[in-house]
Amino acid sequence: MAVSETPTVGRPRSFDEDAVLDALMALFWRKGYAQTSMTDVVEASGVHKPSLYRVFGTKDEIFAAVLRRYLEAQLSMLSQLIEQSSPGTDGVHEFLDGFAAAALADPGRNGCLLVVASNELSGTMPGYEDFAGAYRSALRERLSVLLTRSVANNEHDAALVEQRSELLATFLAGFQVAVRAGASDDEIHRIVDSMHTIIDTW
Amino acid sequence: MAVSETPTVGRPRSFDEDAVLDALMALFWRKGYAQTSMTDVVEASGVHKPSLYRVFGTKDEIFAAVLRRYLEAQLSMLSQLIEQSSPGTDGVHEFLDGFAAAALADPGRNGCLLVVASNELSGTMPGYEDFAGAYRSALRERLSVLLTRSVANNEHDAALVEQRSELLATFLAGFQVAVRAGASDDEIHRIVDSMHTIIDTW
DNA sequence: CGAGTTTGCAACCGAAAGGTTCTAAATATT
DNA sequence: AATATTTAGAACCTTTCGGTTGCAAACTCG
Repeated sequence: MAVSETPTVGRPRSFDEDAVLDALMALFWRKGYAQTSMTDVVEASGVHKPSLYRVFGTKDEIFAAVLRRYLEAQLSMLSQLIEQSSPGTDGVHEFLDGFAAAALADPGRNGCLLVVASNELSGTMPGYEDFAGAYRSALRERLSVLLTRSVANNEHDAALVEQRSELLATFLAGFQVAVRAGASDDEIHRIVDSMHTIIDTW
Repeated sequence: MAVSETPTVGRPRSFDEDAVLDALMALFWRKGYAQTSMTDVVEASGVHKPSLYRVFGTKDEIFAAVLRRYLEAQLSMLSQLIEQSSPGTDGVHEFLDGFAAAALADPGRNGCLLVVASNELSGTMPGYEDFAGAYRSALRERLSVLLTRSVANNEHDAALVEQRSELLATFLAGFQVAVRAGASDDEIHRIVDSMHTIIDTW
């Protein structure tokens, strides 16, 4: 197993595992996998190397744990965003704005960690694409829920909802790429606006 | 200067610089920057390390040269795709199919090298975002040309063209992410179809 | 209190990283 | 042919990489 369960005996652990994972999430999010050294990991976490290895495993197991945690957080953010949104097309607009706001709230403008990870590690370390695939599937599924709710009841068209959620999911990935690539606030807002306009007319 | 000009005297160079850059392009495209070692570079190019350093410079200068070359190739592909496309909305569909076909022609399904590079190196090695920014600008500009041509003359709306090219450019980035992340042929076709549908109805 | 167990931490390890040096071979110029 | 210049390529250098070892400190349980 990659992550050891907390024991009931012996010297107590001096760090909180989740807090460490959060710190490492921020680190990997910014620097990616390969450019982050174990020295960086030690510094960012404040935990010494042997403890890290004992509790979390090797570097790539640590990274996998961070990705799992990020995936969880991202999915719950999506759920919350969709729950909060109004019915009808308004809800789609609200969702889009909420998603964009979340991406822009990160001061480093690092985009999406899952996009970063799958982009970096596809074709080098097999297995990580699964995270990206799982996220994409979940995103598309949740968008289907949102879009089904937004479609007027009389013109219910499952195929149309499918296509629109596919388009939105792909657009959002491209949006995260633009954010990470350092697009200006102006450009980012133009990008978001372009999707708002499409949502209005589809 | 990063790349030395070919001298007129002395022992002749035993390798073709462009062929080397092409081989290294394929290499970096698949593995990214950090996960590619100079040993990999030597093997893929068939050129020994000191010669590489003399002719191309350090690892990141080599990478920059590869990115420049990729950017050139990509831009000329875009131009060709747009030149070949029919007038009217048909041309936009043809462009989209041509773009997708180019991405799928790569057997490794590595997506877009500029997306890969900017995603990996933003926040670690400043300067590489410029390549991504230049590409995004050029893509958007060319899409504007294509879309302007596709809009019926009487309903000419510059702001609309702006928005649609912004949307398309963002979508295409997301498309490349999905390709690299290992999306199935089915999913890829659903993604492309979703954009075709939007183009038909916008 | 003492036996057993787990953690913290300094020091260490082999391998691989990016980059350089130095010599012999191959050409243009005179 | 001799000289100047450039390349090819093996060997080498320093630093950093991910990962481990060994021991003292801190706790639970009997």
